Amino acid sequence: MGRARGRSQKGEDTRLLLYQTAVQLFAERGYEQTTMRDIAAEAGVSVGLLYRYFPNKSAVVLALYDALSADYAERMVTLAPGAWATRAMAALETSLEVLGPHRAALAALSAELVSTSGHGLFAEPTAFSRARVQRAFADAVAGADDAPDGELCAALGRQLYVAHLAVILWWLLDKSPAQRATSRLLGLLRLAAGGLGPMLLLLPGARAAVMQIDEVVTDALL
Amino acid sequence: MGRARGRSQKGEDTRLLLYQTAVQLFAERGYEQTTMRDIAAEAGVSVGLLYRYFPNKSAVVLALYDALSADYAERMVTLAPGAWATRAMAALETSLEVLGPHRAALAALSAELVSTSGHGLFAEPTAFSRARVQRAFADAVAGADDAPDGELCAALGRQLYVAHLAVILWWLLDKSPAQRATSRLLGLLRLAAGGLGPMLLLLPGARAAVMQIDEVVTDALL
DNA sequence: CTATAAAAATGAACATGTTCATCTCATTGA
DNA sequence: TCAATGAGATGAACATGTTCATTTTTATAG
Repeated sequence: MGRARGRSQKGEDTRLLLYQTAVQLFAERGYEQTTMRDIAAEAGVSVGLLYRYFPNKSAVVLALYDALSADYAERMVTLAPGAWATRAMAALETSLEVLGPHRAALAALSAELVSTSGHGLFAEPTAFSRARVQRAFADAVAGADDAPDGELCAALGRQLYVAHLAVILWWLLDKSPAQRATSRLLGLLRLAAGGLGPMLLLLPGARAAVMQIDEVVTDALL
Repeated sequence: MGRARGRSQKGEDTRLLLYQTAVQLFAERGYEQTTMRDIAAEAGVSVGLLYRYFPNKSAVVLALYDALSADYAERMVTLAPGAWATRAMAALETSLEVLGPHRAALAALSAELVSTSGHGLFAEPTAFSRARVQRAFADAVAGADDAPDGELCAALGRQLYVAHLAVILWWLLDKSPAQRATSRLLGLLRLAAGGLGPMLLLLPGARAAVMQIDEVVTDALL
């Protein structure tokens, strides 16, 4: 009997069931109001099993982030050509579009962004999705009409990645109705990107400045 | 028998004992590794009593932040005269000097800065110390030789306050040895404050830009 | 001095994230 | 067919933040 599928798929089915149940509950009641026991019960499964597939509670929300970052990377391959500043802004806006529908479920992400202990967005298990998003930003700059040379490209990509994390944090903390403050912030940034962006790298000392900032960024976070 | 002190001081004594014990343990083992039971036991007291004086664990670290912010405000009254950008930088650096010796104990502050739920640095119980620090930044700008008019002053003060929170967050997350990345960051900022600062507000549209940003900041956070 | 009410203090119990010894069952090799 | 094996699954137990009914202490009124 059995085993119609490629290889023991039972486990993957269970993981998916647990994942979907969890995401649904997070969306309905929020992260903190959702108990690991709730998730297990709703899925008709024991708590222990939940921990077989997700090492801890934050891993569940990080799995959601991972799925969304894959979605994001997919969207980014069709990024319209243009100046690097414009493409970077588009990359930023796309990231919020992708995360947008799951803001309630992602509320815990701000804690993960900032977690100093083992797990968190800067820990090992999330290295893959982090690298994926980082690459998307690097490509946004590298694929621009006015792309600077490789070294500068890489540094700019890293800084844009960090800026994108900052914007996401801002968006998560934004208390204004429908996060309109974040929309306005993006409007201001779009203006700046259109106005200052094109000439920014032509300023004397711009390269030195970018490289200095890059050192600070990589030293502190990466 | 009795009551040698002004009024029932027993409670305050106990609170102080608990506070000092907690801060010491946080410094020794870090916030997460210190249990409420640890604190109570070390102080020779029951858990329940600890909760009589601190509504929750984060309140203890927020009490430390409150004490440090009082210290900070005290130091800020002797801020040297000069340009607003220079004074703002000094304010920023002073804040890190004050927090510096307690970085280990304050590790949990990053979570508080970002907490969306009831407690946290943006919640009611911390309103007082938050206002105190905000005022320090406002005064740093308002007391400058080249202080702009009141409206602009207030807006700049608020933005500097938010920037200061961002720098603290960065410093808490900084993984580089002895947080040298943060030192470098401050160096770059100092350079920028010295170079661009004085002429920044003279640029056309500078006022409009600051006021726009102010709207975003107050709408999102305050 | 005693009764009493308010403040201080206690410790058991609860909620929830997490771990672990144990059990069940499907697949596989003989 | 059947024993063996390992993945899948279980639920009790643990750790820690938090609450609360209760007891003890202290200060004061009578």
